[in-house]
Order: sequence, then structure tokens, then C-alpha cells
Amino acid sequence: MTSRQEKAIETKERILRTALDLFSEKGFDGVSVDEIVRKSETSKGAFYGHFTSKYDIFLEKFKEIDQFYSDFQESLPDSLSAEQKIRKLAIAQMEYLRDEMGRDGIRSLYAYALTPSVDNYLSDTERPLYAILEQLVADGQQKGELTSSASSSQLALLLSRSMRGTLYDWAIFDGDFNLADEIDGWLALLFSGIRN
Amino acid sequence: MTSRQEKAIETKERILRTALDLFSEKGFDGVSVDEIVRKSETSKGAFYGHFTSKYDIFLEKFKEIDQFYSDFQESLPDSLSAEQKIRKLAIAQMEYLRDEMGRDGIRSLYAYALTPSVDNYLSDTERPLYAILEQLVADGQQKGELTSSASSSQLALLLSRSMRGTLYDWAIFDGDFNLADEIDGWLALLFSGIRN
DNA sequence: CAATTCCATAGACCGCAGTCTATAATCTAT
DNA sequence: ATAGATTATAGACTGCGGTCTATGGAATTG
Repeated sequence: MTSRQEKAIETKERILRTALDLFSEKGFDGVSVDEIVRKSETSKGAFYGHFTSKYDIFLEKFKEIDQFYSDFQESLPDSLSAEQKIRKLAIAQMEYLRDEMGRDGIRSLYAYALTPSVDNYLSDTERPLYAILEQLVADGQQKGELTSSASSSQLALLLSRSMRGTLYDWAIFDGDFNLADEIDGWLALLFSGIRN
Repeated sequence: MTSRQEKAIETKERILRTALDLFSEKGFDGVSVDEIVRKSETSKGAFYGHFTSKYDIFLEKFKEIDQFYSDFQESLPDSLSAEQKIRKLAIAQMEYLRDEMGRDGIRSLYAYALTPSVDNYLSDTERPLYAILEQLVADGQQKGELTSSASSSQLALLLSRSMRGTLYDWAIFDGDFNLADEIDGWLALLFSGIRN
């Protein structure tokens, strides 16, 4: 590690810290890259040398949620049914996102994911969330609790899409919208079906 | 109607036509407002005098889909069950959007809907789509075909969110993704439930 | 230690969506 | 018919995310 490399890392970290501070203070859209480099006493050159975009820096924080998923999954008692586990996970996820990211954060992330030709985080099926959901589903199918009319990966995708759909709606609907209640009501219907 | 008003309307229509032509030629993101005003021989002033944003002009086209929904609903034979009607509507919608708007169009619309403080089309529960879905659901509940554990408006929201979720995923997933198959598979599971 | 290469950074610059101001053409009132 | 009000439009301007180029100091080489 040469002194130049050390300095570069320090620069990168200063930019990251400054940016995240500003984001949580003024929201993602309320902060410009110019402001970040001014406050961190660096430059556009430094910024784009270390990060590929303003959103990229935002993702850094977002990836913390993967740790949350893993921790949460491990905390689930074995005694619960697959359905209970899935519903608890979904509710915990919603509460986490609401509290840690806020509506603005979700809005920004979901808008960014729509940028063409971007390796986006949401559609990455390698995310821990997918693996966890698929595991829970597979266990449930194994025990005969869940339908086998679709594969575990299909059902995991269905569940993750349910979560995305709910979060997307949360972002676009202005009125009252309780994320946790919403996903719980959704899953209740999804598990039992809406046919009579 | 004074001659000034007539000219203004003509300007508005020239801008609209030029913009939609360019959008369908190069995609929404591939066209700048400067290009639209250059090609329509108008100006930024004229553009923003008639439309509130570049996206606004895009919505004009999008609202055609509401006519499609109404026409489609009327074409549904009474003999079908509520479930069959809903599934047919969903499939027709997906095919329409795929063919008429394309992935880029959906992507742009869904990104725009995430813009803060914008009266957005997607979250407008006055849209014909909601009314149609709610009617279909209410009929189904009346006839005992659908669950009554949720209100018709809740179920209509559930269905519309299912469609949004599927379209959103279509926009963010690059790989093969057959919209019509996807929504059909989704609804099959949603109707019967995923619990065993 | 001197010469050369390398590369992190500074900041000018670009194209974009959207705003602001000035103006000329038209409309209204007398 | 003329003076004054109105308004659709032209286009300069702003702030944004992101790119490009130049440079100075550190790393490497002999």
C-alpha cells in the first residue's frame, strides 16, 4: 500500500461519508454532486474516479439491507411455518426500509433501477433476499405447506415481486399507506387465494 | 375562437405530433426537447407553454390506453366467469402495452411516476382501469366466485398492483420475459393461493 | 539521484430539462 | 382608428449529472 493509494482510499471514504450525511439530511434529490465535492473538499474528477454515478454511492448504503436479511433469517425460530416465516420476513423488511431508507430513498432507488443499461441491484437474482426466500419456499413445499404447482424459484420471484410492487406503490401513492399492514394484507390474500 | 387561439392550438398540435413521431423513432430518452422544438420549428417557450414537461407530452399518448380498456371490457362475453374476464383483461393489457408502448415506453412512464410531487397517472385511482377492475371484482363477489374477505376496491387495487409489479419487473429485467405469460401465471397463483 | 512513467485529482466543459425575460403580434375598449 | 392590455413565443439562461483534459506529485526504473 503506497502513500498514494492510501490517500486515494481516504478521499473515497471522505466523499462517501459526506454524501451519505448529506443524503440523510436533505434527501437524495436534494443533494448535488457539486455540493458533495465542495463539502468534502474534493472534485468531480475524484468523485467519478471512485464512483460510477451519484446513484452508485447511494447503493453502497442500500446494500446494508442484505446483512439485515441474513441476520433476520437466522433469528427466525424453526417452529414457525413457512408462511409465518415469510410473512414475518416481509413485515420486517418493510419496517426496515421505511425507517432506514424512507420514501425518498425507495423512490430514488426504484427510479434508478429503471435507468437503461445499468447493472441494477433490484433485478439481481443473486441477492441474498432471493436465496432466503427460495429457501423458505422450498422448505415449505418440502413440508407440504406450500403449493407445488410452481417451482420454488418461481414462487420466490412471485414473493419478491410482491414486495417490489408494494414498495413501488408506496413510493407513488401520496396518501396514507402503511407498508407493513399493506404487505401483510397482500400476503394473506396471496396465501389463501382470492377465488372463493 | 380568435386567430391567436387557433394558431396556439396549431402550434401545440405540431409539437405533439413531432414529439410522438420522434419518440416512436428514437425512444423517449433518445429525444431532447431541443430536438423537438427544432424539428417542429417552435421554441422552448412554446413547448413549456403548452406542456408542463417532456413527460407530460408522453402521457398524452399513454392515455389512449384508457379507451382500450373500455372497448375491451365491452367486448367481454357475459358468459365468462369473473376470473376469466379479469385474466383476459390482464393479458390483453399486457399485449397492448408491449406492442404499443414497448419496454422503453413503460420504463419512462414508470420512472416518471416516481418523480416527487407530480400528479401521476399511475397512482390515479380514478383511472378507468380501476373502475373496470372493481366492477369485475364486485360482480364476481356478488356471484360468489371471488372471496369476500376483502372489499372490491381492495381487490381491485391488489390486481392493479399485480399488473404494475409485473410491468415494473418487465422494465428492469433484461432477459426474456413474456409479459402475457407472466401475468397469466401470476394470476393463476393469485386466484388459487399458494398455500397447499 | 536523475529521468521517466503513471495516475489521482482539479475543474473546464457538455448536453440535458426546465425557467425567465423580452417582444411582437393580436385582442379589447373607447 | 388608436391606445393600451394581453399573451404566445423566442431564445438566453440556470443548475444538474456526467465527461474530458491537463497537471503535479508520487512511483518506478536505470
